[in-house]
Amino acid sequence: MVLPSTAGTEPRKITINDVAKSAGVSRQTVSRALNDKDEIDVDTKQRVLDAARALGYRPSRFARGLVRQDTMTIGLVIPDLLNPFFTEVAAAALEAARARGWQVVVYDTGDRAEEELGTLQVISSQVDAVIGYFSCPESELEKFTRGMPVVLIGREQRTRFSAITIDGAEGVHAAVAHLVARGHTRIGMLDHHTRAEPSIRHEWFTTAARAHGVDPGLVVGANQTADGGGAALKAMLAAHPDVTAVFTFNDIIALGALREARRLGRNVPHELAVIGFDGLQLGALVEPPLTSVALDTRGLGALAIEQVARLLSGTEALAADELVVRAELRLSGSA
Amino acid sequence: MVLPSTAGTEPRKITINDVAKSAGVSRQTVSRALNDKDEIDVDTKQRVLDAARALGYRPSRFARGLVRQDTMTIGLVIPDLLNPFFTEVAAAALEAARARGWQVVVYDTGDRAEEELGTLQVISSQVDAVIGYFSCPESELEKFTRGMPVVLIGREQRTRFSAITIDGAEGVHAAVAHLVARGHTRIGMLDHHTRAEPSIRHEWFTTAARAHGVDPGLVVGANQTADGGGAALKAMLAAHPDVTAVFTFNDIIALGALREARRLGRNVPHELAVIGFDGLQLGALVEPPLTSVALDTRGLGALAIEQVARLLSGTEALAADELVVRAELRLSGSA
DNA sequence: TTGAAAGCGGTACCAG
DNA sequence: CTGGTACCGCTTTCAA
Repeated sequence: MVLPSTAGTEPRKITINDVAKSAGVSRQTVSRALNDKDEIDVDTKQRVLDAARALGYRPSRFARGLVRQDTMTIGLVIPDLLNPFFTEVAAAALEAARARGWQVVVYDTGDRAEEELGTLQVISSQVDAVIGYFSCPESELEKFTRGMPVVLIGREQRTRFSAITIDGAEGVHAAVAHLVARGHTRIGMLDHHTRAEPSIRHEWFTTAARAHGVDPGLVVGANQTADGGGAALKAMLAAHPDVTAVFTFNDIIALGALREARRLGRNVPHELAVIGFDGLQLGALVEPPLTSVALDTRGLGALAIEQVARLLSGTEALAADELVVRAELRLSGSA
Repeated sequence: MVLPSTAGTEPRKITINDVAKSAGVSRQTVSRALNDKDEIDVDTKQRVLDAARALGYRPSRFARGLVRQDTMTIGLVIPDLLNPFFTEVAAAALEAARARGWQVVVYDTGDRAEEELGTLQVISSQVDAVIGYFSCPESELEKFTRGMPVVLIGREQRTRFSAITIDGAEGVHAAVAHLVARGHTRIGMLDHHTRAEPSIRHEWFTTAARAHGVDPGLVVGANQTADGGGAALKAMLAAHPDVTAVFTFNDIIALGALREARRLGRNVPHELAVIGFDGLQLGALVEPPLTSVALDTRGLGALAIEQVARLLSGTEALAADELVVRAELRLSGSA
């Protein structure tokens, strides 16, 4: 929170008064010169501008913000900027925010709970609203956001906050249906295992599998990285050698599984079918291109900003059933 | 810049005075309660907190920032958040900034010059320093940053600003040497073609090729996307069917080329060797894994933040020759 | 423990 | 065209 002491060299902050004094005018005149007002003599203006430059003066954004209340800053909290899914969402949010002239401060929590709390602490006095993925308990969230608009993303539990939910039930059902139609009967799932509870994506899978008379019990946990996905596939095949298809928690895991399959010499999709979740652009780069239950990440980001706008303006906020992003099966080469 | 008018509903901003009145105390007491000072009666504190909550009060970050000058905000301007290279740099910068307790506002210019200017305009009154990729003329930069610390990244030309440069001469030399050692004599380059001038990476390639007695003239421009890389490879092979190896402007282009090679049925690396530039983590996901002239993106981000810190504190800034990130050949499967 | 007053660094609205 | 004055909303002395 506090700035590291800067070796005593700290050149006292130059204010508008210093410039005024140096140019021999009043601060209002300085203000006029700097803001390009026309009620000012050209020479005076030049003199002021010169003085300002000479002193290295820069107006305080706080003082300015205080008097002209026209800046909106949104905090975007994501667990991992290196995960393309979050990057895609962030890019969309940035774009939607820019369209409204808003700033976006990005916070990367590194998927660590402590960082989440630390971030929340800092953020609450830095932004006008928060959009984010949080795994911390709602009570903590509440504590730090004190009446600030908050839009959660991908939080499944019921919550007091606005939350954009992802509905993948149909998409996952379609994915399983597709696999079954291709003759697969032993379908595994590479779930994530970073959270305490089994994921809702896992529930969707279970439901879909049951609906198709497939054993839903072949589950292995995976870290949300490509390496994690590879390791999980290995574990899966070791535990259940008869598995011929896997559905994964997300595309990153799927890509890792794809790579591992290559290493193991299992042809995809013929000897092993892989279906991911998220629909990342990245999926198109590998061979075979990844089949995935795809999400509209752009829409997601835009929706979050839209809801923040409503919350902020007092306009009627979108209801929970309007804050849903549906995922749908996008067929490609890997299954 | 200006907030959209919000349907007249605009509930006048609640200030500390409102809370004070509502709780029947003075505003200093409110301040104490909210900032967890201990010189306050427990009951009073609770009463104030309740009142604040009831009114939905949130302190103005501007007013607070004005009086406690302890928040540093850095603007990070990048051309495309969806390009993993910039994401990696951004992630590193975010991390380094967080270590200092600084905020980072991310701006995505979409690689458009107009957006760059618009961003600069906005940014100048919103942040304390700027780190970024800019393609606009230095004069424009200067105009909008008025004495604010600026650290440029990847700008080759000489500049008045601090600039972190990328030195890939040796790395590219090593790449070409490697290809030549493998027997390649016809080596093409997929350069970018979004900028007016040929890239410095192209110059490195030319120099390295000449040094090895290889024709440096086989160049095709590519958009900085995977599709662009694919198209460029196609064009390259059409124009020069005898090319057996390509060096690309960056990894994204290389990945596209890799995919195109697969589509064309050309085995990599045996029938076509591919070497990228950047060393993205992403390169490890494809088959064969991408050989690349790799950059330390984390180091780059950290270096930028370090320089900003020095500029900001008046500590002696790093000289140009200390602001260099060297790229080196990282061998993998594609060449 | 609480309150009054003095800024923080600007901008806006008046006079002159 | 310029300067005086009154804030913006909050924190920090300093008294009470």
